[in-house]
Amino acid sequence: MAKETKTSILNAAETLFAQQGYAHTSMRTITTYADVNLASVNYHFGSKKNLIQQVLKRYFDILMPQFDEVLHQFEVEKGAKGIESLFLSLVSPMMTLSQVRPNGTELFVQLLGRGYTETQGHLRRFIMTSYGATVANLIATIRRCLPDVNEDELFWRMHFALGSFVFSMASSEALTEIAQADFDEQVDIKAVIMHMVPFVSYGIAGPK
Amino acid sequence: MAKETKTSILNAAETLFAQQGYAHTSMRTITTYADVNLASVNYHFGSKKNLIQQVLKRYFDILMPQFDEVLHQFEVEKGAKGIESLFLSLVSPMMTLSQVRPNGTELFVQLLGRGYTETQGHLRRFIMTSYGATVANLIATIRRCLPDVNEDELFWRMHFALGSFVFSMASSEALTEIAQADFDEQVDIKAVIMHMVPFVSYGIAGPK
DNA sequence: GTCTATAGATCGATAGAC
DNA sequence: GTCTATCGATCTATAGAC
Repeated sequence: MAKETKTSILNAAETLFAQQGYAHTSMRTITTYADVNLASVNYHFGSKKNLIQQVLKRYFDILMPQFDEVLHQFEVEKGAKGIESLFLSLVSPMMTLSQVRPNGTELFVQLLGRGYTETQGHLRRFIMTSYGATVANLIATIRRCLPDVNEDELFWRMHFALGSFVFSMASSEALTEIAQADFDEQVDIKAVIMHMVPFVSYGIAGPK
Repeated sequence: MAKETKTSILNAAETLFAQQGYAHTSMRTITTYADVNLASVNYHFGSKKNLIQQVLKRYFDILMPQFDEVLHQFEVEKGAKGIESLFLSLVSPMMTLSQVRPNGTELFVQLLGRGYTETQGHLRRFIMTSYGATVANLIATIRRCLPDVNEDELFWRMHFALGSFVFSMASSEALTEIAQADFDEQVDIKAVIMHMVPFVSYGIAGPK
């Protein structure tokens, strides 16, 4: 059946992409893992590049409307606390991704982290063309929390925060292993995010 | 001549690796760019994986002794200001890499950023086995600046900071282009680092 | 829609002459 | 140490039978 094959491919692809990266995951590995024929990927998705986008689209289409809703409801509070409050309110939408797929949140952020450094700007363009309005909305809200920070300074800080996010997520498997071994801490993806929110909040807000 | 060929390969490889990533840069591209024979890479370096390590080793061997010296001389000051002062004192050693090679600092940090997410832990292991003492020294110094932060909390914050660093550097070309176009700001690698130091300092130090 | 079979390209690595 | 030639593996993508 068409639907099931397509879904099997998406499920297999996202798992393998998150684990090994995009370049190192071949169509053969995906179709073997999904237990479907090699040719079906190109039949259903046209190309590997398009498959990568479709894998991420499944998540973005659930996440971005929720982000829009959160941003619409958000009451601006100035300073580091306001930023922290804003980011905390984005955590719940992130967590809903695990209802769509087991470990969905973790898979999504890993895919995002890999995509940003591996796909040579393709992912960045895809996000900005498909979900640019939500991104702009988020940036505007952050600006409202930090009206005293120059526009260009804020540009840099937001990219540093994005770096913390995608890198931590791309490396989250290694990081959680170390944390669990060294600190005997129960670590899941939410714990990592909750550690990260204060870090990026105080980094973005800067000296007080 | 042996020496020149080897150096040509290293120079070509680091440029291409930084631009396109490790996986997407083939031996053929490297040898064509370096204007040497295809077989010479394997003659001089044995394998592509070893070539990647040697490219980074050239930089680490210059950088790490300077880090050791800086850490030895550093006078601990507590809080965010101490962290900021520590990181600022590491900037000069970073800048010396541009004396070794044109744009050396930029190339090195891009290679580092790419290596951390692309090489599936190989680079991380190489760094820790070859330069683990310096890394441990750096971590211990940061701990002395922030004695009140839990060990596991500091573990997380340092990795978030590392994420800001390697991601920003891996994306530095795109970021500097945007910054130059949008804010008419003269941007070089040092400017990016100087923007980043406060961000990671206040992120690591946390709320006061 | 699903399959087999294979085209067509590219890769890292090496053998062997010079 | 440098070259040509090539091996063997792997890849994405597609043609064509069912």
